[in-house]
Amino acid sequence: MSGQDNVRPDTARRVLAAVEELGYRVHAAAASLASGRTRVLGVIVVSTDRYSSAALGVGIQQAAAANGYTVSTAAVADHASAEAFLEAFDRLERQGAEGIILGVPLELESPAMRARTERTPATRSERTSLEEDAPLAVDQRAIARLAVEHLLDLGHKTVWHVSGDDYWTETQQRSEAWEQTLRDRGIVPPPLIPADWTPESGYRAGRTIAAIPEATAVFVSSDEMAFGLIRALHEAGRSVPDDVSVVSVDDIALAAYASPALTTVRQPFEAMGRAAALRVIAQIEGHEAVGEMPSTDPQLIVRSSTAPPRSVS
Amino acid sequence: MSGQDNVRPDTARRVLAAVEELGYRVHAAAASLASGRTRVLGVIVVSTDRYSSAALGVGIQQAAAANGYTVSTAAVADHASAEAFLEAFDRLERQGAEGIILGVPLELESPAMRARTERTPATRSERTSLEEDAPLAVDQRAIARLAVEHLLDLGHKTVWHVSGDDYWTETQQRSEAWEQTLRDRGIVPPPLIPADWTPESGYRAGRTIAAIPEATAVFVSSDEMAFGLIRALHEAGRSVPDDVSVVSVDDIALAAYASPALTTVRQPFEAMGRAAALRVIAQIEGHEAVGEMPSTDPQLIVRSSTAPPRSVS
DNA sequence: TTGTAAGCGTTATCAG
DNA sequence: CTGATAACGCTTACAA
Repeated sequence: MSGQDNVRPDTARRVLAAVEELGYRVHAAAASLASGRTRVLGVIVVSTDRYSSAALGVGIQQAAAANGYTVSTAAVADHASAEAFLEAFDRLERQGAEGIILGVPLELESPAMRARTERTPATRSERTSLEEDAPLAVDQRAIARLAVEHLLDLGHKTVWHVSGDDYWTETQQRSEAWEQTLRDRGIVPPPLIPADWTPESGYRAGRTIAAIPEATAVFVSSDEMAFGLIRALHEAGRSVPDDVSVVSVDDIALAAYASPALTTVRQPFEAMGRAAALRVIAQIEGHEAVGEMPSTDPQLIVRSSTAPPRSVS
Repeated sequence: MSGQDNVRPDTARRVLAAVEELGYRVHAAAASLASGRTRVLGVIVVSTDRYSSAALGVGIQQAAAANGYTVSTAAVADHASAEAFLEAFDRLERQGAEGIILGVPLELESPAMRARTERTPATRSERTSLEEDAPLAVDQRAIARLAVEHLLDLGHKTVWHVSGDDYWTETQQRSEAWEQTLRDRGIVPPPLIPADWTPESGYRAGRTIAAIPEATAVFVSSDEMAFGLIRALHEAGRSVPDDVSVVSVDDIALAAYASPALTTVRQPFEAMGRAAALRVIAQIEGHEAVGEMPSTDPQLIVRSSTAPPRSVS
């Protein structure tokens, strides 16, 4: 049954026939008790219905299935404490997960995490900084740079920034890169406008922006927020992109159907999920890589929410 | 350790101290081999990044965690065959799932499924017809009725329908109810316009509708499609809701931020997920219900994409 | 209240 | 190539 070849064909046939006849099925718990392997991948996610989590999940599932792994998910509340994450980690470990993918902003470098990752491999799925986990992560700084430079190249004098939830590490990384990119061009960054990923928070940020006549270009940290932001701008009588250009991040399925269609920096969530899963699997099995690693480079998608500023056009 | 009370306090303390000191943790596989229980819930989902799946998932996780269950997910490709679903079911069973939630249009009544559900309880998570699984499912017919009647009550002469993917059972149920509701008011239903849940398909349907001057009211089977549809209408120079009213289904997070904000029939996905999980858990544990059952009634949310027809207003 | 022992259903090793 | 047997780490029933 395990597919070894030191069995007489006839015997194998007889065994398989018996399996069929008796409806025999291996008992996973017994098998993993005996073999010491579970082939279970754990995933920690924050309890959210955001597009990014869902898309990430399909990538993870895909890679897991392709390699004979099964995935077990533990959800923690949004904004949960580090302790809650560690607890989820322990739950997953106890349940037999051989490797764990963190879809949450859990610092891999803390002592508590270090202790854990020594016995069971773990990786940040998305939004990992380049330093933390070399060449497979999505470079959040590149995302911000792509967005800001697109706007600047269009002729805008400066770029405002609506950031995501502070809780997430990529928020800070993008903010820093936004600031840096502006400074590199000799521009003093305007004050940052904080938000929290939700369309509602984007809407609120939009009202703030609308009250600033000189704001002509905005870099918003997610498409979801961009929807809210644009709505607020329209309500204030400011046209997008004629009065203000906006570029966001993610390229969710609906981005192309916003009014106007969003110019956005695509994050390849599925590929990121696949890459994360392949990475832990490689660690579990102790080799370098499984299959080919999907590319996770962010990409600027230019649509209709950006244009040169009025004065220039 | 199992929390029984027939132990001298002092002994318990000593045991717990040892647990702590040695870093002892129960081995789940060994435990479930011995006890015959895994406390694992299986979920079969189609591999998609749609909002509904994600939201459903958070509900399932919530109820599972609250009852000490862990969830294991198996993804199947969208439009997969019934065999693929059955295979996923088997995979989950083999892995020890004590109950399975189907987030897919798998007929529970087929002989193959019957054979399986006899040994491990299963339930359709979402989109279940009332007949199949009495009072906890979402009544797809009520959804269609709510939408169509709202439009008719506004004064529209008839209502066109853009349906979801045929693959899903709720598609047919909604189409039937749309048709029935019209007939009940003595209206002959116009031809149905088929689509497949994606914004793209909604866009295509929108072009079709735009070419029909007498169409003033549309019932679209998902918010995602409504985004595409409205975009197409606008491109054709038809205003929403002035020229055509549209009501959709789901009330996704972005529905309120569409232009115009969508009038939609809300499906309480999280509650549905919670209800589904509670249902299987109840079956597993052999009692009637665990905790209070969340209500899963659909609800019409009136926003700005509907209005009386021009001729009437 | 505590200690003991018999499984649970596999895998893996080893002698034939 | 085949068959027998000892773990794997826990739960549970029962004896003390």
